[in-house]
Amino acid sequence: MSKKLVLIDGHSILNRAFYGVPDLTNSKGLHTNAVYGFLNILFKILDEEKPDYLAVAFDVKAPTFRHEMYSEYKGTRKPMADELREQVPVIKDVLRAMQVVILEQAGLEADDILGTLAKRAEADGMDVALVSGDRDLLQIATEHIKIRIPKTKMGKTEIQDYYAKDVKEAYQVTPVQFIELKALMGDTADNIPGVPKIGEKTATSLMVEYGSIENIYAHLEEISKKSIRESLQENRALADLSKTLATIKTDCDFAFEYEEAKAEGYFTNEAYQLFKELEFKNMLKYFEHIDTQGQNEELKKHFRILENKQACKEVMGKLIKKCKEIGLVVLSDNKKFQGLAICGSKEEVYFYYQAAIGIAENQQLSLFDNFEQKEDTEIEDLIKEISTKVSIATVDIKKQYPYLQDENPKAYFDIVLAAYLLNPLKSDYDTEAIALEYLGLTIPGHKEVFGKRTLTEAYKEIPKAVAEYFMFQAYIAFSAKSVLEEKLNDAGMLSLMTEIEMPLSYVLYDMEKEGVIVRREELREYGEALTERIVELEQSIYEQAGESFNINSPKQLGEVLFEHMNISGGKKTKTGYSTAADVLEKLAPQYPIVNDILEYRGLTKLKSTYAEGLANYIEADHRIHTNFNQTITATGRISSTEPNLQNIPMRMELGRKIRKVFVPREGCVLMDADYSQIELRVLAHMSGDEELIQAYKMDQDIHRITAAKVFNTPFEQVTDLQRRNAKAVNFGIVYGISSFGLSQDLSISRKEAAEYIEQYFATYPKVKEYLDKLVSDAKDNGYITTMFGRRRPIPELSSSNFMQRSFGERVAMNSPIQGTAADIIKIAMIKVWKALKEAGLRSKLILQVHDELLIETYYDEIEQVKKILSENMKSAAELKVNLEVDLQVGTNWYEAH
DNA sequence: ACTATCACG
DNA sequence: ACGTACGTGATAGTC
Repeated sequence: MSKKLVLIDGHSILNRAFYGVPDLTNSKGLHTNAVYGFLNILFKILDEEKPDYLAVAFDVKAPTFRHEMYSEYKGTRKPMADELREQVPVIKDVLRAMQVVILEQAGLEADDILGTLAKRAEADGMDVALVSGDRDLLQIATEHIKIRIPKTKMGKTEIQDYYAKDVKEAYQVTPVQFIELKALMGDTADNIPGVPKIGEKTATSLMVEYGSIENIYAHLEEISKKSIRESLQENRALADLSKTLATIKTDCDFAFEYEEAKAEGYFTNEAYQLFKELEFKNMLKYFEHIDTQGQNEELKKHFRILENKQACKEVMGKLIKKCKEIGLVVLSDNKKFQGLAICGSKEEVYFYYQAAIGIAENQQLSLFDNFEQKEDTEIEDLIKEISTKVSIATVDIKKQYPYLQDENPKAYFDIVLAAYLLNPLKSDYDTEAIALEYLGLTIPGHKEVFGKRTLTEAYKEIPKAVAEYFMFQAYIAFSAKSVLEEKLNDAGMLSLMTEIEMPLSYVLYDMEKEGVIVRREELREYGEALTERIVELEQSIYEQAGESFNINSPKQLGEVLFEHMNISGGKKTKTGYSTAADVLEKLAPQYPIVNDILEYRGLTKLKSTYAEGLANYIEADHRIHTNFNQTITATGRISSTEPNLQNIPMRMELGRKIRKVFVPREGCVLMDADYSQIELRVLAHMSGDEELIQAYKMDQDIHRITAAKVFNTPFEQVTDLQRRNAKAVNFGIVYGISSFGLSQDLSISRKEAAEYIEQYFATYPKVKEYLDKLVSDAKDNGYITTMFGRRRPIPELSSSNFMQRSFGERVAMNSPIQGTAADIIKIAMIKVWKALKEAGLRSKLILQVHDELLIETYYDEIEQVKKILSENMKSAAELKVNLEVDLQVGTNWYEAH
């Protein structure tokens, strides 16, 4: 079989990757998307081609200055974006580290190098795959030279392949004719002038007809279209020049040794280090065979599986005595203790699995005996003991609390929470990622060890890899703690960690455990009432449309409305027509069907997401135990999942009624406490704007006051419309105002919106100053901070893309406000929780909805709880304005809020 | 797995 | 000129 050479057009592939892969940065702020995309394409090609030789060609000068000797034809190619430019040396470093030959030579273009080597290899009897994002290379294609053009879109890379015959098929001309085709039509990006008046269509038909430029000129008189004929006649010189420019050289004097370009040995230690720096996590799998393994083997020398309970007891006894701090991870299945991994020092890492032994023993017992079996809690008791005497570093502490001795904020440290504070933009904080980022270690990941299986599956005999997985967890928790603490301290976030996030984690755990009662039967009735009306609407909609279709499908709905029924509404999205509520609402007055659709949408949403969705989460205790997530949001808020209890309907009456099924336990009421406009108050404080502070001191409707000031109207005479507009501006300010956004919200012109904003800033001048400073500080630092030191990086601010940068600016204005409000309510939650406990009350905090707390309150504790909530929430932060809290009680959530 | 839509603050 | 409000999560449909 003939040998195979793969050649890659470096700049062009890097360029393709840059525009095809969404912006990526590593934690140092280096843009990495183009390098990442390049490597993805490279690996895909290597996998498909399995070449014998590989080389990558680069232009020595940036391609912008191509053909500079013909400088009268000014380049129209845009200058390279900074984010791309900075990645050029990086990809070269990566390739060098991977021992891939880089071809570049002053005075030679990459195209010419590629063309020359491709032809040379073909002459040497090889097959060639030439990878480029640029169609220019198609002229090189032959039977043995394949041009491969990758397209990166939506994260997927598809590659189009062109042999000579494929070029003919796609463009109706041979590769050699392709040169002349391009010469005729020109290419502004490559500074090829072409013949005026001739575009792609004309050029193709001429080439198909006559076969070459020479022959076209030989038959000039046959060309019927006068303008074309004359243009050709007048521009012969231009045509010839264009041909010269369009021709890729295939006979350059360029030294190349195949043996130096052997396609092997990419995954070196240097490459590994570079990949780590670039944070290409999912590409590290290629390096498993190298030193990482050695490193882990070294660590594993100190790993020990404890074979029986006695051994476990001895080890734990020893560690309790000698250790100040340990790494600990408890394994549980369905809240049942299974085992543990514990790390007392870098030389003492242990694993014990009780469930396996339990199962082995149980097999000897009859089912009946099994019922009678008393629980063995010896090890669990020891864990509790150790947790009171030794500082504990762990992973995902909320899952560990059932086994730890109560809350103990000073002594517990969750590396996940620490990693979240250090960079809240990550999508997950698994131990592998933390080990890599903060310790430079590549440990086995969950996916590799467990595959698709869950770790809750009980094992008869624990696989060694699983035991090691957990020992790594404990080891990393132990070793990462000090590194993370130092980084938190450097960033001024250590007290945020110890005083807010760690204590809060226990409050959240307790709230989850408590849950909230949801009446299944009432929920079902609610759903049934909806169904009746839904069926009616369905019929009505089909009738008016004259056909039945799936109303829930935006695609089908768009077709029915805007094509079949010819309603003029225009397109919006790339996938078709927009049928979003704000689009439909504009059509509703004219078309009754649209009204029905809107109502149908609302009702089916309530039915599927709430009536049916919530019912699936009601547990045997009649309660829903939501999951409060502490490491999701970019701003520091918490989020709620499975189910989300932070988006239960409120704004519309029908939806709001769902809140009636959320009820307190026997002997209790629900007490609801919500901060009044906490974000605007935070803004007043942080901006220090005297007018806004003064407005809050008046203790009256803030939107009305703002309207009076902004529209220069006496307070009593403010119209509803003025108030509504002022309210929208207030919101807009918090979101990082833009005239466009405000105009959308209020359905007014952009100009009017801009005037409102201007007047608002004239009224509250320090607010404007403050917002400007937020943006400029964020641009200097690369991140914003909240009042309590919480950070959010904003990489978008350094983007050269207008849209992304504008987004970054709005984020810089919004995040300090939203984040500070989030900090405040977190502090309030901790204070309230402690106060309830210290007062010996049975009433329990059960939900948080960003600016609202819900407490299941015993009748005889109502007054005390009111006082605790009010005092602790108001005093959670000292601001230049008061923090006001609205308190209500009810026999269900609907009444309480 | 991704998109469109819509629920909340 | 560019095309947007900030922060989330669940569902259904589509590929």
